[in-house]
Amino acid sequence: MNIEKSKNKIIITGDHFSVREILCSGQVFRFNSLNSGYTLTAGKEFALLKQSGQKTVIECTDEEYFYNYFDLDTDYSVIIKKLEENCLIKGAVNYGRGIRILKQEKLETVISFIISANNNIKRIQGIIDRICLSLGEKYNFNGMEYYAFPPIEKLAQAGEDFYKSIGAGYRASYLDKTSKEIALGFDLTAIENMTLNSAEKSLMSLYGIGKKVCDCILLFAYGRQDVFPVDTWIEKVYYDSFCTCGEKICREKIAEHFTGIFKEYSGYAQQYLFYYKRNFKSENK
DNA sequence: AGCCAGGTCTTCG
DNA sequence: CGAAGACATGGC
Repeated sequence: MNIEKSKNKIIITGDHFSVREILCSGQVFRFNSLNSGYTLTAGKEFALLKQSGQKTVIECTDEEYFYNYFDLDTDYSVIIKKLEENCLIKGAVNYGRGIRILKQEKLETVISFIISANNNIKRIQGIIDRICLSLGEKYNFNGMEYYAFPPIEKLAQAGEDFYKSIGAGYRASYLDKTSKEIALGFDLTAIENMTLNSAEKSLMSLYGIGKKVCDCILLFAYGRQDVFPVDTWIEKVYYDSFCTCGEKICREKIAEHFTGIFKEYSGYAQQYLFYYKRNFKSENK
């Protein structure tokens, strides 16, 4: 993969970078497709992404920010080679070769994945968009308007009724309580340096964050690849392809099954399997 | 129309 | 403990 970085611009050529696959893999929610490409908002930063074949041009507010955001220092050919030692995942990896796991904002990821619980991706996107539209600061990049993800003070002040009014449903109280707790001093940064167990315990003490949402936050915002979030799609993957005993087991055990196989590459494996199961419909029924 | 969605929390045996 | 039920809303 070749990367050229200049003022407000990154140009990427090579394998293992598909804008569509990255954005549509369920890890990120604030993007829109245009005729010519995609717009993407992360925190208070903005990018316009255009890809044709092996070449991607990113015009953005801050090239260093997005270089890190897309984790461009990581060589995915090494990861893929390692994962393909398990033949059950080869098809999924091949289907989503252009996927990368992003390095997202911590607060934004916490809020987004609380909203994700028992919800569908389209609606998750709508709810987050309305939060940003109502509480986020308006910016402009090359004539394109966008709204930043709101700071914690705004989220904490908004109140449960606000979250209900923008369609969060029963998650409104989760959002209200947890944003208030973070505003009062819950330290999202401190989790970076914790062991996996402590990090999980800490995040799961927040209202609305259970094991699955917690693992998504650790994977997508803290770069922890040793977790394996189990949702309804991954349950299907397990029972369709990896379950040898035929009996039903809890999600915790399913996660243990997969982390036992994929170890420090679990997070990557999970993302390829999720994307494959959710999108490759034709062969799945 | 009715089931389902990147589950979590609470309550009940 | 583990299982079962409640929960808002809209996508398809």
